[in-house]
Amino acid sequence: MGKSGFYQHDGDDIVFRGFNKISIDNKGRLAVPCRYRELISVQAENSLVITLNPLDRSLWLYPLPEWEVIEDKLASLSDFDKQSRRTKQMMRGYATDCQLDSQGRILIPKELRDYSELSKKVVIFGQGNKFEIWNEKAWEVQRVEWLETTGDDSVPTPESLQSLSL
Amino acid sequence: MGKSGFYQHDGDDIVFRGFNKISIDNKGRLAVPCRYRELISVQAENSLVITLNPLDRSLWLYPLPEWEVIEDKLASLSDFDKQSRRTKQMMRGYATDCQLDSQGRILIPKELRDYSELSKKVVIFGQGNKFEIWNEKAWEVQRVEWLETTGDDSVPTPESLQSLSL
DNA sequence: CACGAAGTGGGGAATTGTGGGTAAAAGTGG
DNA sequence: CCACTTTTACCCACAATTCCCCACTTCGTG
Repeated sequence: MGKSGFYQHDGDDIVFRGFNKISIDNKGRLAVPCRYRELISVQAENSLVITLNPLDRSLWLYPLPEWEVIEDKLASLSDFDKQSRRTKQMMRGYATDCQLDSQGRILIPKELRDYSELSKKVVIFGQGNKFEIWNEKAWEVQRVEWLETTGDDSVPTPESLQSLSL
Repeated sequence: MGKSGFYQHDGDDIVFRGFNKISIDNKGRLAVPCRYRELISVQAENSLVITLNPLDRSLWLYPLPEWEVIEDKLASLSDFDKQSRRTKQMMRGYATDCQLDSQGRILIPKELRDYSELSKKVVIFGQGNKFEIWNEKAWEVQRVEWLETTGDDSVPTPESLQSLSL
C-alpha cells in the first residue's frame, strides 16, 4: 500500500522508516515529508501527537491511534516507582495534539522545541510506529559516536547485538 | 532459475551473489545490474530498501520482503541499552524505500551517498539476502588489507572462522 | 561486422520543500 | 466585558528535488 512502499500497513500496524533533513521555519512549523502524508491522513485523520523522548533529547511524533496505545501502556505503570512515575508524567504531560495543516505541516510547541533544542535544521526519521525528530547537529554527534563504538572490538557489545545477523 | 546462476530462489529464500563495477550518475542514480532485475521484480514488486551498513562504510540494499525480516529483528532490540537503541535508530531511520525505475535504476538518497562516500565509481556485490554497495576505492583498500591479514598467523582468528571448511 | 542487450547521460515536467503576508483565533490586562 | 498583544492557521509564490522519458555509448555474441 502507498505509492512507493515508504510504509506498510498490515492490519493495524504501521511501520514508518526513512530519513529526511528538513527545516523548521521561524514560526516553528515542521513540514512532514510528503510521502507519509497520505497514510497519516487515512489512518489518523491528520491527527498526530507529539511528545518528548525520555531516552534522548529528541521528540516523538505519533499518529493518534498509535499514541492511544502508548497512553494505555503508560497508564498501567506503577506510581510508586519513581522512574516509572516520571516517565508517565513527562510523556503524558508534554503530549500535544496537532493537526497537519493544508500544506502538511505541524506546529511544534515552543516548550518541546526548547527541550530538544530544535532550531533551523532538524532531521526526522521513521521509527516503526512513530517518527523521531532531532536537532541536526545533535544527531550527527550521536551518529559519529555510534560509528566509532560499533565495530570497535574494544567496546563491549551487548549479547542481543552480537548474535544479530543482518 | 536465473540464466547464469547469479541468484537462487528457494522457497522464500533469496541468495544473491556476484560482483559488478558500475557508476552512479550525477543525479545519484544507480543502475541495478540487469541480471538481478527480474527476480527483484517478481519477488519484491520492484520494491527495495537501502540503508547504511553499520560495520563498514558501505550501503546495504535489500528486496523489501528481506528487509521486513531485518526490521522485525531490529524492533525487538532493547531501548534501554544505548548501543542497541542507536543501532535500531540508525538502521531503521536510514532505511529508505526505493523502486526500480523504468530503466532499472534506483535513486540513492544524498544522505546515504555522503555516508558511504559514493561518487562516480562504485562496486555492488551480492551478499546473500542483500547487496552491498561500496565506493570503489574504499573497496580496493579493504580487499588489499584483507589479503594481507588472512593467512597471517599473528592476527587472531575467531573460533567460528577457524572451524570453517571452505 | 552487425545486432541486441546492458549501462550511461541529460532535458524537462511534476512533485515536494521552504518562506512569508495576512487573516483569524486565543491569551492577557485593565 | 472590551481593547490590545501574541499566537496560530490559511493562502500563495518560489526554489529545489525527484521522476519520467528519450537517446546515446559500450560490450559481448553470433
